[in-house]
Parts: sequence; structure tokens; C-alpha cells
Amino acid sequence: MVARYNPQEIEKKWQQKWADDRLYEVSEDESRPKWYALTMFPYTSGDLHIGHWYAMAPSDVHARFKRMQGYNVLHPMGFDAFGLPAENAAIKRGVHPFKWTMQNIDNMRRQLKSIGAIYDWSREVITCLPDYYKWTQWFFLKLYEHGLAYRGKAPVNWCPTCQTVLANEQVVDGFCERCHSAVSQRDLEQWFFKITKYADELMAHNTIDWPERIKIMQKNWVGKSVGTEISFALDHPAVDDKEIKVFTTRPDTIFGVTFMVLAPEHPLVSKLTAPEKKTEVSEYIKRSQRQTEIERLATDKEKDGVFIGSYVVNRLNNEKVPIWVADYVLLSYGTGAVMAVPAHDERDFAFAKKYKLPIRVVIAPPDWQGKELAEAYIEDGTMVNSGQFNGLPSKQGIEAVSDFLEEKGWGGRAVSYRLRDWLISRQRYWGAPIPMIYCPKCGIVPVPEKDLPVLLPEDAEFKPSGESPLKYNEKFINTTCPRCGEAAKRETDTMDTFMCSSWYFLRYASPSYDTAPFDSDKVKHWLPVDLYTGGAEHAVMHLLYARFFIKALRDMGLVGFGEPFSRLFNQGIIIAEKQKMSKSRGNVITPDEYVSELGADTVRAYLMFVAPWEQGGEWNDSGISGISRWLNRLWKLVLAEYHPSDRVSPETSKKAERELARITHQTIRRVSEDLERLRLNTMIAALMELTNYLTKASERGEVSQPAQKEAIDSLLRLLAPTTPHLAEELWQKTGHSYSIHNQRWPGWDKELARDEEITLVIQINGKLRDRITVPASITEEEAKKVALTREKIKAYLEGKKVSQIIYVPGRLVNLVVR
RNA sequence: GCCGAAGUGGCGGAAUAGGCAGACGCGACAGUCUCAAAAACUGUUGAAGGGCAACCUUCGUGUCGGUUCGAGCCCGACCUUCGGCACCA
Repeated sequence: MVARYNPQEIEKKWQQKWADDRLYEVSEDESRPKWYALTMFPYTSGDLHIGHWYAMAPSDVHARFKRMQGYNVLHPMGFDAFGLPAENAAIKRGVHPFKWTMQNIDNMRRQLKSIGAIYDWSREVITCLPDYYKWTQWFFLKLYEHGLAYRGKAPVNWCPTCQTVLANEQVVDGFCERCHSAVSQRDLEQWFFKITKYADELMAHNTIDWPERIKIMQKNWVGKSVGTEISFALDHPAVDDKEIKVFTTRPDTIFGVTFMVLAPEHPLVSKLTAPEKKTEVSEYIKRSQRQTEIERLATDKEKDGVFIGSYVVNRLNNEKVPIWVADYVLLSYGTGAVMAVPAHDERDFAFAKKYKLPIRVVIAPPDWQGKELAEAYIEDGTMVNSGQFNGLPSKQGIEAVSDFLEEKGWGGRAVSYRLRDWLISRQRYWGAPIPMIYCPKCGIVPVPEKDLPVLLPEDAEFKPSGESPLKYNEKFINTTCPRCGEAAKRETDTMDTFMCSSWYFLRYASPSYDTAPFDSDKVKHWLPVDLYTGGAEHAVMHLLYARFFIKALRDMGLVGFGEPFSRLFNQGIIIAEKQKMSKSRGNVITPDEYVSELGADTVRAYLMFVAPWEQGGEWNDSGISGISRWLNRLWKLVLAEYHPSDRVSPETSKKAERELARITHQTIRRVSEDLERLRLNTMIAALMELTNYLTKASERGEVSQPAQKEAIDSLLRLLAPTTPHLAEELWQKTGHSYSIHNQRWPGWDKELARDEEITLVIQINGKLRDRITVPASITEEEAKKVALTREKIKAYLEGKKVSQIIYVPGRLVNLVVR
């Protein structure tokens, strides 16, 4: 009788041993190629849920596979530890964010260890610790030094009752999550990073192996559009500027401009508003400011606006163009001003209809008879009513008008991006303080490098309103100016946590380096990350910010590469009961209970088997029991004593051994290829098939003892990445020396894996009619002959003429008959 | 609205340089073992029809068309679901 498979016991035992032996600690080793396998580090929410496992376990399997292939694998783990939830916990439950976060980390580290991954814990990184955020602040200073950080005005969500700034997620349908007052917009001076400087480069993904989907999302996010800037002449006593610029992708419609629209926040609005319009305009602006957040949710909101009583002149035809203000124009895009061409833009059309503004056709649709348009015609066409440009097709018109504008100095070709600069200021406590000082004499002065880190004070007083305690911390705020030595004040805003995660992957290379954020040699050795895995929810923010960061560091000469992640893979999501897991639905799967009942190996294998990794799937209790059954069967198979039958002839035995070798080598090939491509569900299926085959073969007893043993050894090594504990235990129990995880990944022999026989399919007019087992070496001639001599086929051919025979080597013969 | 992904048995999913649809697993049914149950093991399992039987026939990959000797896979139109962006001038 074989001892039962007892995962609890063996998993604990091996995890302890691997840790004691520091089996997975890694250092630079020039004799082996390096492999940097990184999983997005988790936010310190408190509990590791099954989604974390779904991110971590399969990537560990792949990393282990690479390790057995002979790579020196760096597979680190850490914690994204700054952020709003810690502060909410402080307000709600009176726990200090630091304490709350570190407790969560302790718990999550314990849970992470239960996965049985090859994490090198000696490299752990925690972003909220001063020895980490010191360098986050250092990067801020570097970006500032290189002109990539600047101060600008930006609106924030403001709750008038709490007297505080709210994050977007604290605004629910336009109301404060806490006190339910209406949230308004307020301009604050804040810090920005010039990510737009890299807009073009961020759209280029040609050197990296990323999912097409993510690349497209990033491209859309950057949203480059090529167009023309056109200036309209302005002559107004209150304004020095003699022009207002607009951006358009359709300069060919310039003669169709019948009004101009400014964004409500446009700086010229107040100056250009005629005295008799003041009340109306300021009311409109107030309303739109108040409504933005609430109304933003309503997609097809009716376009409205107000005429401000001033005009510009369209220089191409010297027409007076009335200026309106309307909130469908955004200050943050283009120039914040739009030339309205109602005949050829849907929004302008609706607006013109509503306010009875003229609609002039300047691009003729193909069969246009000169009639009024029922709706905006936004396609290309032929220019009409456009002076010297009449008759030009749109495409040529765009060029001709742009040339003309450039000649006259009235504008020219321009590019506009949807991407905006990265606003990194947060009016929060639990983040890395922005290392800046405001001196009444010297102005804005960066904290000198030697004074880093600017420590987050521990004695923080949390107000239920959610206001940042830093603002009221006298000890923190009051400092002296590093330049003149006079009394000065510190910046009280902290940094966006995306800043912490934009460089953590560099820190893993030298996690305790204390004279710089990283040791250049080590970064040179390990980076870029060879395979980065994580959820697609980070497609644009985190992944774009990290790419920006690296490009900026490259231009500063700090790193020698421009892309942080050579290959990216996004896993799907695990759902339960057809729905996303959430506490409120009460359908959260907690891995701990499954681990303690069935073992980590079973959970690991199940997560890989349940669905393609990139797709995600539904957690199902009876599904996991299938994995559990398989591993139990496998356990018994490996440990059962194998006795070859003595009633087997040498020929039978030889044939059976050849088949066994073939199946084994085919499986090695399938598993290796599936792992490479991260097709983990079919990899598990291949392992199950080999297990099933070996079980049957053992019963037959046709192969010799050594042949059987060789097959089992291969199976165990193939299993090692997926079920590391089980494989280690069985490796030891079958008499091998510790550790299976230092074994070489099995290779496959092409010759041994080759099929000797194939099933030849015979079709008539593409329909399957017969199957024959033939030697794999069959020639085209023979295959056709065999097909035509089959009784079944003959019956079908009765009285018909074969007009064509199609042969697909190794697969089929298709007879085309009439 | 725009961009992107995906629709295959009762269920999760296999199969794409166009070539045996349904691998592997779950569930279900039947059987072995048992006083009984659980577990385990064995067998059957896309649908409809036919045959005593090994088997045979027809239909079948969201819908409708097309290309091809041959389409789950390619092309066109549409439907549905999911993800992303939401007035981008």
C-alpha cells in the first residue's frame, strides 16, 4: 500500500527546506543567460484573493520553466504600498496607515509564500518605506532638473462641505462619497510631468512584443491627430492678442465657418464678453463648471452655449465670425477654441440648428444638387463656395489651404494629442512627499539630494473629512530655504502612486543599494524585464507611465534602454457564479481555504487548466476536484511498484517501448511549446494525457522496468514548474537526489517523437467517407492508390467520374467527382 | 457613437500556414466494489434517424451570403456578449 498524497504535509516541508537552502535566491551569474520574469506587484489591500493567485501562479510556472531551461531567473516580489485605502482605513477605523499597510503586508507575504513560488524574498521592495520613497523623490528631482516637471493649474474635485479635494473614485455621480454634497471643480497649482514630450515615441511599439490590443489602446490614449492650426483675426480693445488660434483636421472646410466656439475656461472669454452679455455668460460658465462631473455621465447631452458679443475675422474670406462659448469644447485639447463648420461637423450642425446659425455647404457630397443638408456631411468631397480652392477634392484641399495659410503666416500644419501631461500632485497624506520648498524670497526650491528623504511625519492627525494631515503639521511644513536659509514652507502634496510603480522593477536589481536608486551594473545585467505579466486594467496608466519614465531616464543617461518590458502578457480575470468577485456580492473565492484543503499545487494547476490564461474563466469547485483526482492518480502511478509482465513477447515489448518513447517525447514537445507560448490549459491537458497513457501502459506491463522509469522521470520534470512540491516529493521518493528544481528541462528527440503510422482521411467532394491507418512514410502515389481501392470508396464512385484528386501529405486524399 | 476582443456539446474549453470538429476536464447516465453511502475504478455521453451487431446515414462551430476540391478558421453584411475611450474639433 502506497502512502496517501498529503499535500499539506509535503508542501509545508518543501517550502521550509527551499527557504532554508535559499534555493531561489539569485545573484548575477555570467555563465548563464539571465531571465527577468516580473509579475505586477500587488497593492497592499490586506488579503490575497484568487485573482492574485491567477496573476502569480502561472507566471511562477513560466519562470520555473525558464529556470530549468538553464536561465538565471530573477523573479522578485514586492508591494505597492502607498494609496488612498490606507488613509480611508485610518479615518474609518483609527488605524495609522503605516500600521494598516505593514499588517496587510505581513499577511499577504504569508499568503504569497503559500503559492510555492520561486520569489527571491531577499529582494522584496515596499514602496512606502523611506529607503524606497527616498528614491522616488530623487526621481522627481531629476525630472525637475531636466525640465520634465513643471507647475501648472489644474482642476480638482472639490467638496465644499468637507473642505477637501476628492479623488475621482470618491465622487459618486457628481456627489461626495462621504457627505453627499455636490462636488465642484476648483483650480489648484499642481505638479505635472511632461509625458507629452514623448507622445510620438510612446505610440511606437515596434521593438517590443506586446499584445496588439494593448498597443492599440495606448495609441488611442495618446490620440495623435494631424491637422492645421489656423488663426482668426481679432481686434478688441480689451485684448492685446490680435488673433485666436484654432486646431482643425479639416482646413478644407475653412470657408464654411459660421461661428467660433471657445471652451468655458478659455482665458479670453471674460475679456471678450460684451458688457450686456456678462451676466448670461458668467452664469453659463458657472453652470457648466458645476455640471461637468454630473453631466459627463450623460453622453448625448444637448449642446448648448452662449454668444459672447464679440467677433473674429476669417482671414480667407474676411467674414465676421461671431464667438460663442460652449462646454462641448475642451480647454485641454487643441487650443481650446474651435472653428465651427456646421455643414461638415455633427456637433456644430446640432449647435447651429439650435441657435439658428447659418449652415453653409463648402464640401459637396458626390451627387449634391445644391440643396440644404439634412445632417452634417463629414466625409470627403469637392470644395465649393471656397473662393480660389473651388473644385479641389478634400484631400488636396487640406494641403492647398495649409500651404496657403503657411505662406500668409496665418497658421500652419500642427499636431494635436489627446494625451495630457501627467498630473502627479495628490492632496493626500499616504504618499511620497513631493520634495519641494516654497521660499518667499527664492521661490520654488528643490530639496537638495543630500536632504532626502523628505520623511512623511508619523504623528498625523486624521480628520473625518479626509483632508490631508500634512497641511496642519507645523513641524513638517515649516523649514528653511536651502538656498537662502530663511524660513520657508514645504510642499504638502504627495505623489501619485503610479510614480512609485514606474520604477520599482529597477529597484529589484539592487534592492538595498543606498547611494543611488539602483546599481547601474546590476540594472545593466537584469533589465529590461523579459516577461512582464499582469492585468489589462493597467494597459494605459501604469504601462504608459513606466515607459515614459524609462525613456526619460534613458535621455538622462541613467539607463541604456528605452523600453522597460520586452514582452508583455495580460491574464484574464477569474469570476465566480458568472460574475466578477466582490465583497458586496459575497462570491469571493479565498485561496487560503482551498490551499489548506487541497494544496497549493492543486490550486496552481487548476488555475492554469480552467481556461486560456489571457482569457480568464469561472472558478468551479467540481472543476478543481478534477485536478485533485488527477494528481492523486499520478501520485499512485508514480509510487506503485511496476512489474513487467512475463507473458509478453520481445517484439511486443519492443513495440510498446517505442510507443512509450514516442508519446513521452511528443508530450515533452507539447508541454515545452505550450509553456513558451503561455498556453497553460493545453499544457495541463498534455500532462494529463501522458498520465492516463502511463497508467494504462503500467497495467499492460509490456515495457521494461528502465523504460517505464525513464518515462516517469520525464513526467516528473515536466510537472516540476506546475506542481513544484508534488514533483519534488515524488522525485525524492523515486530515488533521485535533491532537488528536481535544479534539474535540466527534458529535451525531445525528433526521431523518437515521430509518428510511425497516421490516419489517412479519404474525402469525396470534401466529405469524409473513410479512414485508413497507413505508414507515415506513405507516398502520394500509394495514398491515392489505397484510396481508390477501398471497397467503401468504390461504392461511392459507382457510375461517377473522378475529375481531380487532391492529396495533403500526412492528412488526406480528396476525390473530386461528378 | 468610436476602437478592440470573442461567439464551438448540458458546462469550462480543444482543434487556425483552410484539411478527421468536440482533445483534456467537469457534469450526467450505467456498471464494479459496499449492508448502504461516500471515495475509487470501468464504460457511455453533440443532435436526429437506421441496424441483431462491429457499425451506417443525415445535420451540426451566433445569423445570412460568398470564395474554395474542402471553411469553426478566409471575405462581405448583420446579431449578441465582454473590455477600452467617451463631445478630441
